[in-house]
Amino acid sequence: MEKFDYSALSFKSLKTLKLIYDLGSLTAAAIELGQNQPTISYTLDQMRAALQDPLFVRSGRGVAPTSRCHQIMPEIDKLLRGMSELLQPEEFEPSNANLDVTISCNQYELQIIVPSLVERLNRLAPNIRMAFIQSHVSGHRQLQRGLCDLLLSPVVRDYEALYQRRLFKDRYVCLMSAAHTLAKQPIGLDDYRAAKHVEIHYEGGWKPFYLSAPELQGVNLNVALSLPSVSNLIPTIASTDLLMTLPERLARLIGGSMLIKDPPFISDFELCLYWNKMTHHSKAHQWLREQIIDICSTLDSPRSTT
Amino acid sequence: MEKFDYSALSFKSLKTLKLIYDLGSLTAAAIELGQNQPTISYTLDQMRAALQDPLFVRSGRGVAPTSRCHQIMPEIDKLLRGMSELLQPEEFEPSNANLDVTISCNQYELQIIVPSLVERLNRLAPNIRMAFIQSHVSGHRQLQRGLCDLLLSPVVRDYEALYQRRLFKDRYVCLMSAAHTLAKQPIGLDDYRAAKHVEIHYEGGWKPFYLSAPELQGVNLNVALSLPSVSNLIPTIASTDLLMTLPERLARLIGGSMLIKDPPFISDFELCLYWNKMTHHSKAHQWLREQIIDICSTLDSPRSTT
DNA sequence: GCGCTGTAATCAAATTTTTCCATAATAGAT
DNA sequence: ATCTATTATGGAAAAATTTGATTACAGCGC
Repeated sequence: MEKFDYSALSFKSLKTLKLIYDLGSLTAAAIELGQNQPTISYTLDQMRAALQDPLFVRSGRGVAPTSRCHQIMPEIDKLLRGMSELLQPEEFEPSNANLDVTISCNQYELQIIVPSLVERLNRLAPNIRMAFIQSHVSGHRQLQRGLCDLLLSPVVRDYEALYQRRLFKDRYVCLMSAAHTLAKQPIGLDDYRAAKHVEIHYEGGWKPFYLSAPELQGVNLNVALSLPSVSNLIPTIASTDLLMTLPERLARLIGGSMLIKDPPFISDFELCLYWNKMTHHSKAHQWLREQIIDICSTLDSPRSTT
Repeated sequence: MEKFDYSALSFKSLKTLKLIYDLGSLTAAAIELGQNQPTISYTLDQMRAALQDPLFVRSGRGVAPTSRCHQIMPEIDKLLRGMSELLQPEEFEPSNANLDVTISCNQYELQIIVPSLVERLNRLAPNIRMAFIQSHVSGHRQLQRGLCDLLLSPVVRDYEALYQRRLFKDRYVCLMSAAHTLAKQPIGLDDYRAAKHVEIHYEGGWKPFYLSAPELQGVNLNVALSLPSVSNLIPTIASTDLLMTLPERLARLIGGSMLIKDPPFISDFELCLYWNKMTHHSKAHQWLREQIIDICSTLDSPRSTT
């Protein structure tokens, strides 16, 4: 006797079996299911072959379950309930959603967005585990390849197969010591070119947007200091005449008592949230994306500078 | 959007889904299942409709599961395992078999068989719950109607739709006080007819077999005492000249110091175990029937009498 | 960037499974 | 024993699955 392959059985078979069990009659089950009686017999035959047991025997006006049938009925119930739950539209309750999320971003987003996000998720959805990876220059590739679920990036572009949502605007400003030569005057283009600059060199060779400003084309900035991260920027340049050009929100966040001044060019940019089709339909991820959008919409707008 | 009816889904669909998940490729899944690729696409389409989610999205050479897909895969695993177990041939382990059994019989079987059976089941299969009901004269009817699972009866007959197995033979003997007038001699037919008899009157009007002996045809026994049960028989007749005709095994069991003598006729009978098709295929019931058969085969054969 | 390659999606036809209708067999019930 | 209600069976119709051929798509190498 070869092993029976249960693949062929459908949930309808189980449902039918249970109905026969409950009603004690094939005919009644047929009526209930809006089918006719031979159909029920046919299904029952399949189950009999599958389970190697008559399952029901004629008895009085109808059928009575066999011992085996009694035995398996609770299991069948479980399977039916399991399937029913499986097809429930994904119901998402932040407070007990269990989820792993990987978010790719760089220093800027880690500083500006991530703290609020972590705080909020920790409060509203404590069972969501977050992992942050660095985007470097290939965030969209990471996302396309499923290495992360979300990308926070200042690059606004229509990547193929990615969804996006703009979060907020920012622009570059100049950060310098209050004692800086240029502290008391608007910074002209010549001043800017002549100044001693600090740069952050990102892995992968990414260059900040402001370098693409028309006013800086063909100009080699005088880079007096190159750092791998903004983390120790302020103490490093606080008492120097070095000048750092960086996003305004970041400048305000870490700048302390340093001076923030308009640069001699316009370099607005937008921060964008990207995701892919893998998480697009997920209720949990939809909620998560909304949280990020909400956080960003309520970030303080930076005040204008001198 | 109307509620999806999961009935149509078969376990094959789930199996296919899991295979795509494990292999990350529809084509590979198709090969593994010995089908061709559009078939897998077709099945996936069904699941997509059912679950309202793409489940897999194209990614690199193959497909990657969506968030929802990750989420439901453990459930699908559970369902597949559940179904697989359901189709396992009923494996029966006495020590942890959980079962309800109803056995129909009368006083004789309750005295002769049931104590050993209860002891044995309590020892080997402590989770089998037994209920004993009285057969009266309609034991086979009870069995046919599913009111009991087993019938122990001395009536050997081919009832329709019932299975049977003979257990052991017995015969009727005469039980009397050692001081009885007939104590010192073989009992002749005239002695027997002249004696003062005790009878047990069973509910339903059942008459013991020995009354059908050819030697007693047309004879009205002199019934001096009629009791509803054998339970208080011995103390009642111990010091009288009453004579009780009853099955030998019962006589030996309850007779104490009373005298057992051959009656002036032959009245052998056999005890039989009956069951119906509802329990015929059940491994548990098969085992249970074997236990009863075994117990009966090892009952002491009654020694012959004077 | 542009074709190449491997993979999934789509379509119509072939096949298989399921359902239906009519009818026979069966087991209780009158 | 006959009657009635119910399940089983068989052949035809309907529906579904599977197939083979083809198209569309996404990475990858050049």
